[in-house]
Amino acid sequence: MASKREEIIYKVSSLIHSQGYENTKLSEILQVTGIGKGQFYHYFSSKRELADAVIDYLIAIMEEALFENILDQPISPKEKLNQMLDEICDMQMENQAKRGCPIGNLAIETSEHDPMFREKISSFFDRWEHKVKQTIDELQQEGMLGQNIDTTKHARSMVAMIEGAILRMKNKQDIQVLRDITDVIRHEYNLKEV
Amino acid sequence: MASKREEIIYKVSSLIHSQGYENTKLSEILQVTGIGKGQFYHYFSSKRELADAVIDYLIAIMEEALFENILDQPISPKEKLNQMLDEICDMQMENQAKRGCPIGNLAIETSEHDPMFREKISSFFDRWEHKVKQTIDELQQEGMLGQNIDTTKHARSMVAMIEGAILRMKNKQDIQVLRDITDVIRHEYNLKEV
Amino acid sequence: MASKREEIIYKVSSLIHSQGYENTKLSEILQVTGIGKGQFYHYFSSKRELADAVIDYLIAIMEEALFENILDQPISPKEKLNQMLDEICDMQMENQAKRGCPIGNLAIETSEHDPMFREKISSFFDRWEHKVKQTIDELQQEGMLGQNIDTTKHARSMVAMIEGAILRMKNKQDIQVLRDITDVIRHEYNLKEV
Amino acid sequence: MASKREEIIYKVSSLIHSQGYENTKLSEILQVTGIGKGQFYHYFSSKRELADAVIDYLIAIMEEALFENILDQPISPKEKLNQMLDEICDMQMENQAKRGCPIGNLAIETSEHDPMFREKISSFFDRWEHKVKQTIDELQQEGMLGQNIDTTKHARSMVAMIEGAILRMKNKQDIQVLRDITDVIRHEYNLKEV
DNA sequence: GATGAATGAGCTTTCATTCAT
DNA sequence: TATGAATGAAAGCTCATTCAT
Repeated sequence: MASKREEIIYKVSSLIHSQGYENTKLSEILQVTGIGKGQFYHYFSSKRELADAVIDYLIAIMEEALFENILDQPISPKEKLNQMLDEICDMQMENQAKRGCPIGNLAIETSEHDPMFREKISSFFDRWEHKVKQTIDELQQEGMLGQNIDTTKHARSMVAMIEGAILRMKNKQDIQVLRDITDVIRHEYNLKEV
Repeated sequence: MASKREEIIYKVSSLIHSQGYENTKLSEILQVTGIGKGQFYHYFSSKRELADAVIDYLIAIMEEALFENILDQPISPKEKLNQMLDEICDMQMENQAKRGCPIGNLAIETSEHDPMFREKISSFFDRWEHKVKQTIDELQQEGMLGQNIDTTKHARSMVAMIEGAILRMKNKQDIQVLRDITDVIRHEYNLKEV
Repeated sequence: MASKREEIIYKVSSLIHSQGYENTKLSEILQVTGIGKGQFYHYFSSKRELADAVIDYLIAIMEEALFENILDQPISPKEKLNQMLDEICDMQMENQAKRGCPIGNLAIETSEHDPMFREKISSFFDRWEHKVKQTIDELQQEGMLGQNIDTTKHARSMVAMIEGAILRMKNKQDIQVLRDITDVIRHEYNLKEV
Repeated sequence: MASKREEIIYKVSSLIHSQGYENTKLSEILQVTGIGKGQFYHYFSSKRELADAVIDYLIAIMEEALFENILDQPISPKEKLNQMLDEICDMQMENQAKRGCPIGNLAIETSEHDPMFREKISSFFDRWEHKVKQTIDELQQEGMLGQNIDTTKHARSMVAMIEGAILRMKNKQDIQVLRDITDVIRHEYNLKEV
């Protein structure tokens, strides 16, 4: 069983995913966790410190789901990318296509005014792009992609396309947006052929 | 000469672009516009009503820059898309790659909890996607693109890729991200050939 | 009629005199002034800013009572010192010998940890000591005091004796303490002779 | 070796000397003593009870330094007063002239609103004044002082002068203030002659 | 004896909005 | 139109104390 602190982080991560950092008020945190003010400040020195822990947690969740479980697995690059796109669609279906990417949301809310958040998020995206690049490299080595493409740029593009798709899906509250765009990605990188 | 009301909208749109809606406080609005509380509530019944006007304004700006000036112009589809991508890069350079897309930002902040904002933004994206689709159709008609691609999905993908690129660029505070990804778009749609 | 701001300063100066700065809570300030929180922060940006205004006010009160009305008057040095001591006793009688010197109290509360308070108070004491020194000089010139005494040190001693007397009077809650000690001062400087 | 309780009192007395009673927070007490909340409430039923013990301790320290070691010693009255003044200067030098008299500080903070503190402090000053009076009496008997002075009032004045000097010294953060004023005392009571 | 989690009233401050002039 | 004083709920946070183990 998780510690109280972890329980708080877990419960609040959902709030912050849905409402953002600033718009998540301490009163809501207390309500959703069922603790009092004093107890909250026993575990965290400030709302900000909790948010720090939450962003770490959200990133860890994403890295587990996308890196450990998929991109780092000893499977074919085609499978990796297909599974990654499937996983992303599944994640978004879990919250009815309404919440968007927890990390992308925070990227937009905090990047301009909060260096710590910005850097944590940026290095997550760096790692994601790097793993995608490696996978595209593998694809290329297997001859399933043109030899003259810049895989670094393509990896960055694929991640951007996913984040943009999630943004638009959230805005339209329609999972089909994400499905359509991941479909385009699959075509682009020949992920659908037998 | 703009009316006082328009002047307020103009000045506050910059604040909201940078900070979001909730994080823009009335006190900042008064400070940046140089008006008093009484005057503010003379022109707007609430901060919310101002935000409504601001989102309309931000959408109008984008539609002028992208639709009227480019996508609706009687120029070749290749030129349209190239100019559109150039214009987007230029816009982002104006705020040192730090602020992101004013509409994308608000999409993320408000879509889950505010139907009016959500719908205004969604119909802007609908229009954008539609105009891009028409342009891609033209490209297809000119034989510059495969005949079997779903242009609706591709238009949606292109817009998503742009929004995702801007998100990542804002997060990295580096215009190069946007340049790299628009480059990939240009390759994808053969916009660079002579 | 004084402005609202001045009215607040006036009413709160009494609270701070009695309880000190930190121990005067905002809730008491609101209660004693009869205003709401919003209004308070309309007039002052913080409790600290109010305290700044209060210390200025308290010093001004003392300077008017002791400097303008007495030490700066064209009267004999003996009369000046006698009137000054009388005035100090009267002031303390007004609060039943219970509150002490508003400035001395704040000197003790704030000097070690708050440079701005410390300096404001220190320069008040500097001015007081200087005016007393000048008066003792006059006394000396009139031949009513030995010629070989260091009037600077004696002025400082007299002020210290007064502040120490008020401290002890407050602690004993007995005006007689102050009377006894001012009596000793009068003897010391031959202020009682006809 | 001191007991844990005494160790706590000792360590906290320094905090209270520097910050006062109210401004010394329980969290600081725990930090400076290195104990937990449970342990604290094992030794003391409240912060208030600790403060009670601290004031007793501070008074005991002063009485040992001034009474037992000096005023109660079988030495000449002149020596007694000189040593007393020296000791007071030494004490203040130990904290760089910044903290003031621990008992005078608490007298000002607590006398108006806290009878128990007030009385403890007042009876300490009573005893001090009494011992000084006895010493001045001895001085008078030795013919070193005029016969017609009121030694009770003079003892009270001397103590007040010392407390006022320490107040002003703390406010100016300059030990010289205390040196100057004790100098005047030495002159006044002929303590400097060979 | 000892730990630190839990409590909840109270703290200073912020905020959008209303009102009197 | 225009001003800024007034409102009061709500924000994030502090604090001495209690309680379960």
